[in-house]
Amino acid sequence: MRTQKAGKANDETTRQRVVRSAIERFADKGFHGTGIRDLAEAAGLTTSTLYHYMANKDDLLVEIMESAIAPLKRAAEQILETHPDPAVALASIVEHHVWAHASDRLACIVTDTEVRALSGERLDRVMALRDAYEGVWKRAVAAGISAGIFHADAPGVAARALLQMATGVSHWFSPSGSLKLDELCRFYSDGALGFLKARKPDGSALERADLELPAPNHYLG
Amino acid sequence: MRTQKAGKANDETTRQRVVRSAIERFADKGFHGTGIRDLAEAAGLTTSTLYHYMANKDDLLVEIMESAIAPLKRAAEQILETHPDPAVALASIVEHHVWAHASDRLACIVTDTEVRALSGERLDRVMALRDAYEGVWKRAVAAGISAGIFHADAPGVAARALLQMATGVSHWFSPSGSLKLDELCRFYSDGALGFLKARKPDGSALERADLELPAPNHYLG
DNA sequence: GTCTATATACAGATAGAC
DNA sequence: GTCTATCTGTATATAGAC
Repeated sequence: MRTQKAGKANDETTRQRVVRSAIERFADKGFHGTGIRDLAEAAGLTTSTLYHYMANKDDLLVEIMESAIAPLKRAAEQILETHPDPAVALASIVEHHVWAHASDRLACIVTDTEVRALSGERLDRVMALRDAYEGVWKRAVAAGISAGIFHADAPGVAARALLQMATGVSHWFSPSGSLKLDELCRFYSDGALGFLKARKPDGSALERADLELPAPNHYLG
Repeated sequence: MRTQKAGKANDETTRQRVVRSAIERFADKGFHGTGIRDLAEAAGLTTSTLYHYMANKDDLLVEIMESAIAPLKRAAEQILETHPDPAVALASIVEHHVWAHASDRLACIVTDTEVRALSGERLDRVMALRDAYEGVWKRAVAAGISAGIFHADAPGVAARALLQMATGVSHWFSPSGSLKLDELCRFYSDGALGFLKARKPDGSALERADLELPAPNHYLG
């Protein structure tokens, strides 16, 4: 049996297999709906051996969530710093989010739905990360309103509405659906500009097609 | 002790207390995160007595979900039948949904997040109801596109995006927030029209302020 | 690093007295 | 309609041999 010896680059370590199969079960049946025996079976281990690869079930969940949110936050911050045009920045943040939530669906479902399974210091850490990411969205919307490009009475509410809309992609996206992934990203960023009533200086609607954006998967953490 | 004898109209029966406190616990800790003993304690009963008021935990969850979705579906269908203008119909459906999800937050959270706790015939029933409700949203969006009022490449995706956006309200709304409930409803319906690029015959943007809508709580099941 | 065996607590649900 | 007492299964986690 291989353990951690060098292998081909796409070989999965036991540790990675534990995390990946846990994501699948948590996404399907929920954190509390998945037992230690389920996790062990899914990873092809006994429960005792499973505990060699994780401290406990709670910490495994926290790691899954932090691994999902932290790269999103880093990318969004980088986008906001890089692009002075608020419309470009917001559209790019939306597209990156949609791209990530369609590409890594199950981890995003777990992250989005199992926060309430945590408590104490674990909950605090995940919430802080989540709030920080939401804060980037709010700053992006607020910047567009300050610049007179977006028009919305409640920037915080608008940011949350768009974030929740884009997060929902993880619950239904399929590569075999009517929209390809890059089309889906454009659809959501264009819709977000519409939601925010983005306008050009002449007052006409500013659309996604008017913008030059980096590829949605350009900002990989 | 009162049981089912007549009392003042706002007296809560034991049965209603069981359902209400179950909604609170399920919304807070999740279905699998809430034990029978938690439910009994929350309702001020022993576990045995709790079983006098419900068949089992699964059926209690199904009842909570059906009680939340069925009125939404009925209202949306009635709105769609009543209003020939697709912009009015869609905006009204959005406002009713937001109003319900802000007014009855906890039941909507449970309904939105615990579908995966069900299986078999229970899952089938709830999914059928949910799909039927989503279908009304899709028909509303499609009607607007056919009429040349909305402009979106993927009506099904747009409907789901708007539905998920509006559903998110249940996760954060507070009556003490920056927007009052009726303002929130208008904010979301206006945003939805923007997302769908609603246009007047002259090509200018069609906004919520251009429409005459019934009150968001007009369609009560 | 993997196993068998097990500790301890709690899950959902019921029996049967009053 | 409410209770005490309890059944049976499963939960998370660990001990200690190999």
